[in-house]
Amino acid sequence: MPRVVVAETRRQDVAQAVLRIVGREGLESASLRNVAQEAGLVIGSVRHYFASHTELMIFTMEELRRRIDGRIRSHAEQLLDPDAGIDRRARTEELFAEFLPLDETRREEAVVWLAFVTAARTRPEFRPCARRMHEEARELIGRVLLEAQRSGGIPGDLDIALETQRLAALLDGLTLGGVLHPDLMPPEDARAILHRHLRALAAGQEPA
Amino acid sequence: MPRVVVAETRRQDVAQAVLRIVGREGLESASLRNVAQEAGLVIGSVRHYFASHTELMIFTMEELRRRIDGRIRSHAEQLLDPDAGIDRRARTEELFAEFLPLDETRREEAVVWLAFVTAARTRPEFRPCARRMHEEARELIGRVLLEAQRSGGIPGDLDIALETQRLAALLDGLTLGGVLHPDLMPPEDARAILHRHLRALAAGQEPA
DNA sequence: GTTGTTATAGCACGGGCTTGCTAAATTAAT
DNA sequence: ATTAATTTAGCAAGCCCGTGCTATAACAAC
Repeated sequence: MPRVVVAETRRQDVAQAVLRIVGREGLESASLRNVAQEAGLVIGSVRHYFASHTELMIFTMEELRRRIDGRIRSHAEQLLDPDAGIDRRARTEELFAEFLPLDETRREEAVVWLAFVTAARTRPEFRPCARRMHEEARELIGRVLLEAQRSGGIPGDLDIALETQRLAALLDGLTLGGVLHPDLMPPEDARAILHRHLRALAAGQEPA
Repeated sequence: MPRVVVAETRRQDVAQAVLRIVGREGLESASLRNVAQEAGLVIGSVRHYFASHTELMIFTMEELRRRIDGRIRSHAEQLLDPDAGIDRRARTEELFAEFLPLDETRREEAVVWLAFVTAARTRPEFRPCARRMHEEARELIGRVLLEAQRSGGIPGDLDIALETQRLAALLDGLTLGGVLHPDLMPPEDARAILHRHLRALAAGQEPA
């Protein structure tokens, strides 16, 4: 009886509209009105797919998380699963580079990511997703570093837990710079800094 | 003829109220109504000292910048001006630690700082101040690293411009973590990571 | 005390927001 | 063609917002 049900696709379309608005004008502009207009719908239609504004925002944030996670995890499987090729170093750097806003796609994601995670500080409904992104990123970084240590890519006496936090913080800081001051932190610079950091890790020095 | 004029003090009181609200509930809660109540005034009074809501927010952001800048610069003069004592290493670390949310005061400042600088991306009126904070921080960090290199604290073959950006990004990332996930990035951890980074810098390795 | 400036108080307007609601249009199955 | 569900459309209520006003209170100089 019903019309062809493409509900989940519809929801993703609306979430996509939210992401565009947040990237362009910020979270505070993502009202139901603006979102509906951006998606080419009316408020009522949007509300038919999302019970409330809050639910829409949470869904959108989860959609963003899934997108980023998928992009990064495809790199990770490639690097961690097989015995991997010879250029582990280069591929490891590529993996970490996925966290940085080096092209337009990643930049837009980074912009919206920053908007959501900072909003999570005062909006409890965003906290679970924000926390999950934070933890999953660190867990992945930690796994890669541990694997690098096991395979001799970095010295065995390094404190992996600490180095994980240090690298994760560096990536966050580079992302922040790329998002807020793109002219002072262009992609090439971010890349060079990441490259330098990984070289320093590989060279290693006494941990204490 | 006028009542005793304490206008500038009054303005700072109101700005202080804004800072409290932003720290507690976020930028979006800093409406004239809420600010007036927090400051124990009426809307009309607040508007008597600030022509518009925008002017109030800009003044508050500048006030925050002055506060952070003063705190950090007092450390800097102590370290850069005289020939300085023997423990340059420790004092340098102390200086950089001023950027991190290691105690309640610095944490509150960091929270509000993050709110303002991220808002600056979509609010042009905040950009000048945000940019100034960013540039002044990097300039100071660069000066300290250069001085450390000159005095032999860190190897002479390091690329100071690059290391400045790397350290600045690390500090930003640690601050972000401390603000958004204080339980996963407690002050001790942030300190330890900073310590580790500076040790690594001092040990140095080939720059390429 | 009178005067003139500053400070406080508060009302009213216009606008944007979310949400609850009803009514119409659309469409697949019967 | 009829039916019944989904989808779209849109109105009205209630809230908070910034701003433009006017009126009152406080106080230093004369």
